[in-house]
Parts: sequence; C-alpha cells; structure tokens
Amino acid sequence: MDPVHSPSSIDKTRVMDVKPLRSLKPIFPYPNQGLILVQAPPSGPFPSGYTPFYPFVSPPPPPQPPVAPTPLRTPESSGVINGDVKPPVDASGGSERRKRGRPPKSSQKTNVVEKRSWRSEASIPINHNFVVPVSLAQQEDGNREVVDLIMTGYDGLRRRLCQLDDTGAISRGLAKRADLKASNMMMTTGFRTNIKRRIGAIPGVEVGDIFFFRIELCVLGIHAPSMAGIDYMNLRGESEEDFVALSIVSSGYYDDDDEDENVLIYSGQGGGPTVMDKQASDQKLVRGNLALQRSVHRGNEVRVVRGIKDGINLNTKVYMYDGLYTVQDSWMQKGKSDTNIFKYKLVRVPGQPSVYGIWKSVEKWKEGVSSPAGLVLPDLTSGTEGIPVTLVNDVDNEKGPSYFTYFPSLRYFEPYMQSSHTCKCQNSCNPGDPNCSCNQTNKGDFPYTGNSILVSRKPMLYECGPSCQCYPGCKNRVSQTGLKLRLEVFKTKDRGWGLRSWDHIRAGTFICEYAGEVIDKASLKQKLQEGGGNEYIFDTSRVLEPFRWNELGLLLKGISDDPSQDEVYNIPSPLVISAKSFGNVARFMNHCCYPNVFWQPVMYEDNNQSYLHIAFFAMRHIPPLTELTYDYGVVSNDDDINNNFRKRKCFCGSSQCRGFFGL
DNA sequence: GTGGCTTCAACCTC
DNA sequence: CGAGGTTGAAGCCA
Repeated sequence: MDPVHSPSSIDKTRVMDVKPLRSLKPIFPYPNQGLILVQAPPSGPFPSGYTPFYPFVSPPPPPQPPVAPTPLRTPESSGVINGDVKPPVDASGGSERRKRGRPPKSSQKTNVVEKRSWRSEASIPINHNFVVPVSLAQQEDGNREVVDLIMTGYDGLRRRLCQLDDTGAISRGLAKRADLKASNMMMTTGFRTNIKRRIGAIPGVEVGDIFFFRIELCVLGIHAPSMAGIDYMNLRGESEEDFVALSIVSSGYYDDDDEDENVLIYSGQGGGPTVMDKQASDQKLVRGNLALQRSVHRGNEVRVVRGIKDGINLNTKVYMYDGLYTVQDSWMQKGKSDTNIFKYKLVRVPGQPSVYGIWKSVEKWKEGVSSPAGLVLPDLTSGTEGIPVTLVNDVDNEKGPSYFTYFPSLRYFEPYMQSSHTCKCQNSCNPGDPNCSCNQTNKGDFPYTGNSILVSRKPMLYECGPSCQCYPGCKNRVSQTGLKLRLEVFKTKDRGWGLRSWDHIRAGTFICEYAGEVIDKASLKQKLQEGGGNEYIFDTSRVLEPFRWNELGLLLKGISDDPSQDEVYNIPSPLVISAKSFGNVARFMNHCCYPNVFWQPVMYEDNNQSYLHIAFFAMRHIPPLTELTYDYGVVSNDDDINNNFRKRKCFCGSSQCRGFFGL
C-alpha cells in the first residue's frame, strides 16, 4: 500500500513540491492569531483573548487550507502561489520527472530562481491541514518546552523523510540531505524559535544540550549561519560599523586548541584550509574575525558550541552547547601553510555546569584510564550483557540495590498469542521490499532507519523473530539484540537507584527492554496484598497521557488514513511484568512526569507463537550522565486492584509534575 | 528587495 | 578511510 500513489488519498491532502513552502507564510488556524504577541508556555495558562494552538489544547475547528490550492494540481499550469513561480505538482506522487511541466524559461527572472524551483525532481507529500503549534511570540523567544517541541519535531520529520526515501515511497534520492529538507520545511512554516538575534543565553536552551546537525542550531536560534563558524551582528546606528560576536562553533575544521574545558583557542575564518580557498592566503580582519576582535574589547558573552566526533557513529558529529564564554585575547600567528591566522582566546564564564569536562571524563572511564567517583561494581550484570553496566554510589554508603537476579530478557510461562507471519527474506529485510511479510505487518513502513533509529511510535511494532528466515543481523531486529549503550546504575539523591548512560543518546535510539517474569493479574493482586511487592512492576494497563513523539509526521502525509491514531498503542491483552526477582537495567529506571524515554510495544514470533515485549527508546537527544526516566502512567480506575497500593508520590520535580504516579 | 559571496556541512565516490 | 568533489542554505552586504 502506497499512500502517495493512492488516488483516493489525494483529495485529503495535496501533493506538492517541498520547495514552494519557501513562499508560504506561517500557518495559523485563525487569521489574526499570529499577530497577538504573548508570552505563555505552550501548555498555558494563556492571557484572556488569546487562543492557544493545537495540540496544546483542544483542537481548533477544521482548519481552512492556508493557500488557494487548485492551481497547484493543474498539470498544465506552472502553479503560481504568492507571485512565485512554482513547478507543477506531480499528482502521480513523484515517480515521474518534471521535465514537461517545467515553467517556460521566459517566466524565470534569473538563473537562481530557475535553479531553485527546478532543483527538487520529485514530490514530498505535504499535509496542508497541519497547524504549526508555535505562536509568533514563541518564534521570537523560546522556552524549554518550545525548544523540546521543535527539537523533537525536527528530528521526527527528518527520520520520516529518511524512511520515505528508504522505502521508496518517494523518488529515490529526494530525501537526500533529509536534515536540510526538514529544516527548510520548519524554517518556512515558522516551526522554529529564538529568531530574534541576541547576545548571551538562548531561552530554553540549556548548557550541555546536544545536537546532531549544524542546521539544528539554526532552527533553535543558537547559531544562525548554516555553515560558518562565527555568528555575529552589526549593531551600527547609521553608517559606522559596530560588530559583536554572538556565537562560535568549534568542530575541528581549523586547528583549534580545545583541550581545556574552560579555555578555547579558536581560529579565525577564511584564508586557510577551506575547500573554496584552494590557495592559502592570509586571513583578513573582516566579518566574523572583526566581530570577535571587537568582542575582546566589548567583553560580551559569546555562546560556544563544541563539535565532537561521535564515538558511536564515527562518521557523524555531535554538537554540544557549552554555554557562555568571553573573548579575553586575540593575536595573529603563522599557520601550517605559512599564512597569517587569527587566534582568539575564549574563557568560560564561571558558574556554569561542567559538560565538556564530563564528556572528557566519561571518555577516560570508557578507556579504563580512570574510574567514576563512588564506583561500587564495574559490571553488575556479571557479564550477562555483552557490555558492562556500572554500579556507582557517590551519595551515601549503600553498597547496592537489594538482591535480585540479573536476567536480560523476558521470561514467558505461556505464549502471548497465536500468530503465523514470518518473513522469508534472504540475509536482511529490505525497507523497500513489498514481499517481506514483516514489512507488510508494519504497513509498509520499515520501523527503523539505516542506523537503527526508531522512526515513529506505532500502535504495535513488529520485528523479525527467531522463526524468520533472515539473518540475526537483519535491520528489523533492534530491540532483541541486547544493550548497546554504556549504562550505569547510580544512587540518586532522593529517589533511590536510577539509570543513566555514559554515552550520549540520539532520539529514537533503543535503550533496553523491560526484562522480568510475565505474571497474570491474579499474581499481581497476590503480590500487592502481601505488601511491599508493588515495586518493579511494569503493567501495560496503566494509563498514559497521550503524547505525540513524531509531531511533524503530521506535516507529511500520514502512514495511516487517520494519523491521529498513529501513536496510540494497540495491545491485544494487558501484559504485566515483575522484575522483583529477575530483571535487567530497566527495573532501575525511575518515573518522571516530563520524561526523556518512552516505551513501545514490540511483537515478534517464535514457532507460531507471538510474544509481546516492552522496548524503551530515547524520546530526545540525551547528553551523557543524564538520568533516564519514563512516564509510569497511572492505574486506571476500573482496575480491580486497590488503587491506593499502586499510587506513589512523585518527586520528579518537573514543571509538569502530576504529583503522583502508578506502580 | 535581490543576488553575490562567504562559510568549522553532510554526503557520496573513488 | 581520507581526500576531494557536489550540493547546500543562512545571512551579511553591496
């Protein structure tokens, strides 16, 4: 089933090239809404007279299409919106190249316009009913929730574009540079924040936040240039220049000295090793170099982003926001090719949390050069997992959690349900293979990207299982291949033991499954009545606050006919797991009302029987040593078990805290 | 408002 | 796997 090519789906959403969004204004459900400038968190409360945007409150009335759409669908016309010349839309979904529909050359003003409207050679399906949930005020100045929403939305959209490309749902290669496609759609629809250029901290961005693409810094207003290393402004009144440096990115392209966690020797731009400047020349005191020079005397705060080689995926880079620095000194020195290079000494403003320092410490722990403070056990799994799980307590004298047997998977005493679809793929299942039955059960959308990142939540995720004929290395076996991250069980200050990771974690990364013994409701009731047995229980019948992880999946035409159901779990019968006596690291993950991890039901088959598993994935990018938490949910009222046993006061401390959670 | 220019990307190929 | 080529996009500036 291919939603892009299905004629019946076309009247719901229109198909258009992604590029024309460039000309669209931000989309608001009510005509004057975007003009009201208010400062309010996305969940409210809102000032009177201001109607917040869906999805933070109840949905608006059915929104009107934001632009007159009909010309876009006419194959013969060139499709004109807002005066801009657009390529016509390929209603067949983009499989056909747009040669015949190319606008006449005379209508092109310049070569650049020609190039732009012509560049994308196929179509990405856009849902025009999507309402951008970021107010104009929030586009100007962010806060933590807006930043999280945009970050999560950005990466979800990017993953979905990768998935469409992998599965062949859109023309091959259309989603290359999915990072830029996603950012382009967000920048043009107003799904961005901190547009206002500013000196110093960015509202909603915290020291230690991590990113995986330079363009993310742009979408969040941390660092405006898409490539350049120095962001600066000219504060001039009339004609005289008054430069000030705003932020810099140090990612190893030039010969910076980044050994010290509080001092960074940064190189100026130009002249040297860039591809564009083939012949080396002296750097000039212009643009970013001039701005940094001026900031030496001005003494203003400059944001610093450190680009670090990703130790997990060696061909990617992690960008870490390292907080505020001041430029204390500058000089000129000879570079490798004997040309003049500017150098700037940036010193970290005191009182900010150590993050780059932590990063470097963790690397030493992993190399075995040093150990974390309060190390109790180097591996609490005693080799059961393929990778050690460290036990650390630098809070008090407790020597470890109460006794349990480390068990890495789920212990079923009877099959979860009958089933009989297994794949017959050779080697590995292919995202674009319509004959793979595991692909079919996932409705044609391969659940993971090429580097094993979950694309979106699903009512049920089907992985290949022991009965499938593909190899164990098949890309559709992510949650069953054990721990990949370097995890640590540690003593928290006020919530017992917790779980965190030495490695940074990218959004959508599999963390662990909930291991333990599958029990029935009667056993659970008995355990509760015995008292004290209500810890280390995972119960799918606890009620979760609905949330959208892949918010911007809605911007693209949905996987199902009703995208609002995409992320609602469909669990045939409740699953209760006890990790009291047998369990893995998941039993240590604490509850939080504003969590960074979620669970996803995963089913796979063995010998004509299906087994349900609970897999945990990162909701956001998670910096090293950040506690991993998920929402335990609350016990439903119709549960026949005494609710009081199953309610516990919450200490998560987040602004969204409900005050209690379920057990 | 526009197009040229610059630029510590990201990806792909060889 | 590294070098090098290709495609890119934001924002300053003329």
